[in-house]
Amino acid sequence: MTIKEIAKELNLSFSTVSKALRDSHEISYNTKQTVLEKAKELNYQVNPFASSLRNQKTKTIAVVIPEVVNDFFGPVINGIESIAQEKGYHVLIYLTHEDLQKEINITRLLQNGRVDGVMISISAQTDDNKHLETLKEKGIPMVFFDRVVSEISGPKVITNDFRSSFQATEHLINNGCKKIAFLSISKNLSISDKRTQGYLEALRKHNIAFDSDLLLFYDINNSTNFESVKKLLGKSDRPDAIFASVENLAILCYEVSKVLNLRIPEDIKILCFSNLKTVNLLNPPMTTITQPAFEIGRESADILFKLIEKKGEHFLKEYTVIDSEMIIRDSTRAI
Amino acid sequence: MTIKEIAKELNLSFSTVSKALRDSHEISYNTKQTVLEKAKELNYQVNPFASSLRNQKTKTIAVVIPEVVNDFFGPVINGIESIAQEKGYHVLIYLTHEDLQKEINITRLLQNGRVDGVMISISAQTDDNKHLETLKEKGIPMVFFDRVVSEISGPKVITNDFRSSFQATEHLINNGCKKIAFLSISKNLSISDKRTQGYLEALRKHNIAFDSDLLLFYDINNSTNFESVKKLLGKSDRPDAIFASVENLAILCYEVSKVLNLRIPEDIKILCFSNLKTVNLLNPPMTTITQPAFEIGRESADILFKLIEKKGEHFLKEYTVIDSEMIIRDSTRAI
DNA sequence: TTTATTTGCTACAACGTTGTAGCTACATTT
DNA sequence: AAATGTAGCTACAACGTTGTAGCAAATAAA
Repeated sequence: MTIKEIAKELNLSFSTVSKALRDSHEISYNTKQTVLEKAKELNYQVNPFASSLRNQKTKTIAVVIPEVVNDFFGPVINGIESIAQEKGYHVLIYLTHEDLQKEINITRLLQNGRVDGVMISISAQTDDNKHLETLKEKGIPMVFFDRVVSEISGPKVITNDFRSSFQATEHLINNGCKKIAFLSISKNLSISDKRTQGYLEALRKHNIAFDSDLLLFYDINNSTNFESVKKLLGKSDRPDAIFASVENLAILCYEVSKVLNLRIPEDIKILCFSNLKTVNLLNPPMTTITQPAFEIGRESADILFKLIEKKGEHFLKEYTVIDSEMIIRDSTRAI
Repeated sequence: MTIKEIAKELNLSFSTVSKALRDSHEISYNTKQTVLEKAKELNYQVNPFASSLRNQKTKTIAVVIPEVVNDFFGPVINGIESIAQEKGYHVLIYLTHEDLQKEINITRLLQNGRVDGVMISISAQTDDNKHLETLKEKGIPMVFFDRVVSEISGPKVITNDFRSSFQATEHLINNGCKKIAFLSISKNLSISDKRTQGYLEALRKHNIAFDSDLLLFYDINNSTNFESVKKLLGKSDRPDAIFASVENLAILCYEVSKVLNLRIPEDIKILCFSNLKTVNLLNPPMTTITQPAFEIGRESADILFKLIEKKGEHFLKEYTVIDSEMIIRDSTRAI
């Protein structure tokens, strides 16, 4: 079903039909009506490729994230999709699986005008930004969210990682913890860095020496993680608290505690950045820092569309910060 | 960066360049080499819209699902994306939010050749298949998964809902339950129907009369759900077991039990279709029927690509069944 | 040597849409 | 009555790619 067929049926030129469909002032009211009716009758839909080819707009955005099996990125996509659907945009999704090479391949795919804009939360492995800079240089509107790259200019939507981390660590200290292990996402990520800084700052404020043995990094391989957590908690001088930066690691801690017969919070306290729905039903309920995932998604999408539509571009600030919230539950109760 | 620019730089016609890039036999080895080098040097990428417009292939598939914040659809997307990435396809994602009207709008968008194929798991509200039939009639390859429409022919990937449901109900009966409530997803869905049938069949086999007061339906509004579950469990003649078809409802049951001070499994047993990662850490750990979400995603994608590439189309069977697995945990322990 | 075939390239049309330029008929101004 | 303006349409080129047809030169067959 093309414009040409409508034109043929109505004995009009296809220019006229095209103009009528986009409500041009050059076309009379009557003609517009007949064209619109015919279009409806024949269930005409614009061919997206012809249209995109012609006017260099795709009405499509790309979302590049590490994972989707995750209580953070799920709601983020939800937020993005809800705005995109409102605005009549399509959403392409790409998963990096925390793999830098995949991320590079994906950014390559996005360079040739396939999308009007890109939203990205980088992989934990990403320690080189060349591919992101290349993409940005192509002039494609980009918004970074959560796992951002501070070296690249442009709007970024994040949560207050430093503050939350500081607050959480202090909460543990106030509840009597002296040996707080920190389970980090990655050595490369900026959020990881900020969270670590918050942790360190709280230790410093309370005159607790930093012990590098208490700093662990997330591995892609989950059984490796299990083993390192098991080793950490099995030591005779094991930590009295775990502050995890990754949901998965906190869950592992619960599992390991069960295996090792450690009581939470008596033997070990656990606190985590997490958006898990069932956090209240865990045994015991876990104290969490909950990130505003849905809002981060909506806000990022909103900013991206402003960039795409070149509206108020100059008003866009570098950082949009949406606060996370610490919710204290039983897993960090003072004994 | 277009073919024309490469052609200009090399003093070749753009037909030659185009052919060289797709390794045509009409072009000499030497010319191919120079073109390929130049293309790499200039970082040439095919314009997807021109290409799609020309040869009616988009290298894109659409995934239409009700939700993404969900431990089932997350892994499904993962499975789909992993195959798509392998095959060089792009994945568009559309969420219906269990809303029929949104589903209709989305299927309309997909009618004009935007994608080479569609994978869909219909919304709980969908009680009319016209829009799906229209889409199918356009000749777009489609694969239904999990929440399928049996009335429409074509490949469907499902799990053995009837069998699992029967098995689960029987497990509850064997552990002493006589008043088993069934929390269903929807009145329309085929999986919902099959699960209900499995439940009823088990009751029949064990000579337990069906009580329609023990049949509840999922509402889009979560507080409505909370109230109905609360009402159900608050009754003096409350059920002695809950068999939930939806993860969210089972979680609600845990929460309500907490509020009403009901002990699980002593006062009430709970069993659910669920892919929750933390199911082991709940208090108590919940007996679940775990669906092979990732595999359903991979298998559906695999079938879709076969359809798209018209390979072995005649071998495709109507139903592909991947078994779910019941894992017995403490929430249904016999007292 | 003449004719047929192959090699390696170019020209061109088409995919469907859309903006610009052009053209006719009629209305308005001087 | 001539000049100017405008409403409403059509023609056409272009977006970038790709398949088909065409064409010259080189090679093989007659």
